[in-house]
Amino acid sequence: MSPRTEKQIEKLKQDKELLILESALLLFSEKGFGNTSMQSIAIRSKVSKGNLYNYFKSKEDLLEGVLHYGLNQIKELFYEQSSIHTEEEFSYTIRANFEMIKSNETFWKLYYNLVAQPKVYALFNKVFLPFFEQYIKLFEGYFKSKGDEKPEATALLLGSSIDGISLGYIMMGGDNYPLEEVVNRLIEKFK
Amino acid sequence: MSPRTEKQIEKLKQDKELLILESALLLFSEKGFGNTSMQSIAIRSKVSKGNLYNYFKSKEDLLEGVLHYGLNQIKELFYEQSSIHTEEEFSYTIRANFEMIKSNETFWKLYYNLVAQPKVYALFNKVFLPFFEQYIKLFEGYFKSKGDEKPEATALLLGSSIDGISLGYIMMGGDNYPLEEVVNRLIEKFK
Amino acid sequence: MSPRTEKQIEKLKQDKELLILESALLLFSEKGFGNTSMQSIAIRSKVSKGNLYNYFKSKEDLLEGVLHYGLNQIKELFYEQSSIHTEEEFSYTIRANFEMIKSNETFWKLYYNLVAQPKVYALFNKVFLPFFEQYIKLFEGYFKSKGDEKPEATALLLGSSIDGISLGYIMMGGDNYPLEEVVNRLIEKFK
Amino acid sequence: MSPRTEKQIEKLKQDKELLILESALLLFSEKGFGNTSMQSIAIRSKVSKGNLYNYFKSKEDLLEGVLHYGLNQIKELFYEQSSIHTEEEFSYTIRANFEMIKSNETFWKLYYNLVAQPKVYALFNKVFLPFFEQYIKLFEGYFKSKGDEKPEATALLLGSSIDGISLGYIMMGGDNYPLEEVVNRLIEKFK
DNA sequence: GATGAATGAGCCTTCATTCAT
DNA sequence: CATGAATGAAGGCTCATTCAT
Repeated sequence: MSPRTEKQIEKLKQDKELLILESALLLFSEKGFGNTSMQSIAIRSKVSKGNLYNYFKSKEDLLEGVLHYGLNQIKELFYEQSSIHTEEEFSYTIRANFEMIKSNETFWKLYYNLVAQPKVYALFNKVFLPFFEQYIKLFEGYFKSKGDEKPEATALLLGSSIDGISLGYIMMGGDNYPLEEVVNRLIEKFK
Repeated sequence: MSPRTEKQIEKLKQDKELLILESALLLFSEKGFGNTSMQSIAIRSKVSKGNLYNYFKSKEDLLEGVLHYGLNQIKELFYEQSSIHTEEEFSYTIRANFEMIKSNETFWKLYYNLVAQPKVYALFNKVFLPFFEQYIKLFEGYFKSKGDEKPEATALLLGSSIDGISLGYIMMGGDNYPLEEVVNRLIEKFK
Repeated sequence: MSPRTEKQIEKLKQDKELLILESALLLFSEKGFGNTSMQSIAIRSKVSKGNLYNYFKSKEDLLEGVLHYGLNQIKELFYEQSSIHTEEEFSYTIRANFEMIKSNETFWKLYYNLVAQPKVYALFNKVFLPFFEQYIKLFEGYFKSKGDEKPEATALLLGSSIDGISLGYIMMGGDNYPLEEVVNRLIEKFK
Repeated sequence: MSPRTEKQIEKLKQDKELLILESALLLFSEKGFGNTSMQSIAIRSKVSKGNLYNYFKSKEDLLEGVLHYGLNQIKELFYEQSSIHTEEEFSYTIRANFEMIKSNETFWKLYYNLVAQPKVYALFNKVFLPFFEQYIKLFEGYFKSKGDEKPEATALLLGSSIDGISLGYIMMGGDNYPLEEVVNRLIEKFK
């Protein structure tokens, strides 16, 4: 019954918040946002239904939290490159991108689950768009340096292709989609 | 007071079914399947809630109807080509594909809304997969004829790229996504 | 297209009415009154839903029709005896009663289905009670002639016992209830 | 503002569950299972519709609860006899049985309401059959000890007679059925 | 912070009955 | 008489959210 230090309490709080986020991410991506009840999230995170609302003020708020949480994980894993100069760097960046997707399938499943849901569209843009635009810029710079006449369009094409490949991989499951080969092909075409 | 011919009645029935399908397609794609109530579909199609069930025996059945309805529209618009031999034919096929997407944005919005929804995944595969696989085969043949060493992977890459471009276009809206230029780039890369 | 005589038409009408009654009896007794839809009755009798209401003005009206129909069948089969004088007659009457039940199991299943449903209680009394009371009187007379001090109570006991045996037989199914032996016992006790 | 003990809370919960059970028992027996809405049960128990489902997970589950509740009440009232040896004991057991029925008319009305309902037949058997079979065995032992040649059939006859008498008494209402006299007659015949 | 009973709106679906043809 | 599309009320059930403890 000894009093905990504030830091310890803060830590515990974060732990519980994290637990909720992980549970929500998993359940949202497995069953979809609409088919996941707050109840089931509460149970999985071993938090009472009421207490959930002390951490997130609504289901949508929790979703936003999950998206930020996922994005942060991705950022960490991401190969932080300010610019791409050589084919090797380009190739490396692309491969790193798919490695990241492979190690965050759950999150990306949720991503594609939500991407076309108008209800979360605004939220979505707020959280993801800036991140993506910066990513496209990175490639744009590379293509420009290679003398591409329309580096912007090429970069967008690349980005869209990556998106499409990821979607296919996530949807069909790792065993059914020959990710390796397709990515090789992608690199050859764009490098 | 003259009695309608059976054909006329049949026509009326089809009209109403069509009305329901159109309403459902629009609402599903605008608000998502889970967030669209049968009530709202009934109101929009000017049909009583109960009567809806004379046309479709459940909400899922209606969704299946909508998917088939959309797929049929697409098939009609589709450039029916049994094989692709020249760059011109290839280019034409790709462009025709995006023209089709542009004239069925509503449907494609629904498509991307559903593609990652676990609950409708099975239904989804049943309706779309066969169609898509055939499409990929078409390109595979073209790449093989061009001497591509891994035509299968290339075709899948192309398919995924098309998917990604469509997703981007549908999500960002026609004004924000430079579809024309991206498609030009795509053709140049793969032709 | 030759005109039918009125009698023929009347005949057809009766046939269709009969068909409806038979279907309703079967379905009501199999699935219960509340769980049988007018639709299913219409289908089984090959009559349109709308036309059903030309023969019976409501579902309850149809039920009443079914009860009368069943009761008439029973009356026909019943051993019409104005009085019982000997043990043989008594024994015969009892056995005839159970023979009748065995050949109308469907109807009796419906009977016990409804007997405690307050909603149809009034209807019930109207149709059945007079019939039963007369039946009890028959036995009362026999017991009185035998010198029973309380023939009324004995007759009611016998009636109730018959009721209970029938209920058991109908509910447990012919194979699980040793009707023969129980009836033998009943006759021995009361004759 | 003093916190309630867990036991108090548990008590309150039981009270509410009891309230629901009593309401359901009454309504089911008055209007039948199928004609009683969860709404009406909620109103009568002064519980919100939604909360009902915190106590019973479905309407059928509630019915099962009601049946067990009723059966337990009966068991308590029941004269617990492991065996019957004398006429006095026999007579006492029979009378006790009908006393029990008289003090639980509501429950027995429900019983006869359900006994022939195909939809709840399985549930029914699960809850009641074991109880009844044991009861019949009790009488079988008595008849055997008296030298009855077919004690099994006699016991079943007695059981069916009791069933029939109860049905008559419950259906016709206490004032219209001369229970006392009929039971006296029953005892005389079987003792 | 923590609990979970309680609320009430909303959802999908069924069905007796009506009515235009 | 015959048809079956149409209606609208009602039913069972779920669930995000609140609140007393």
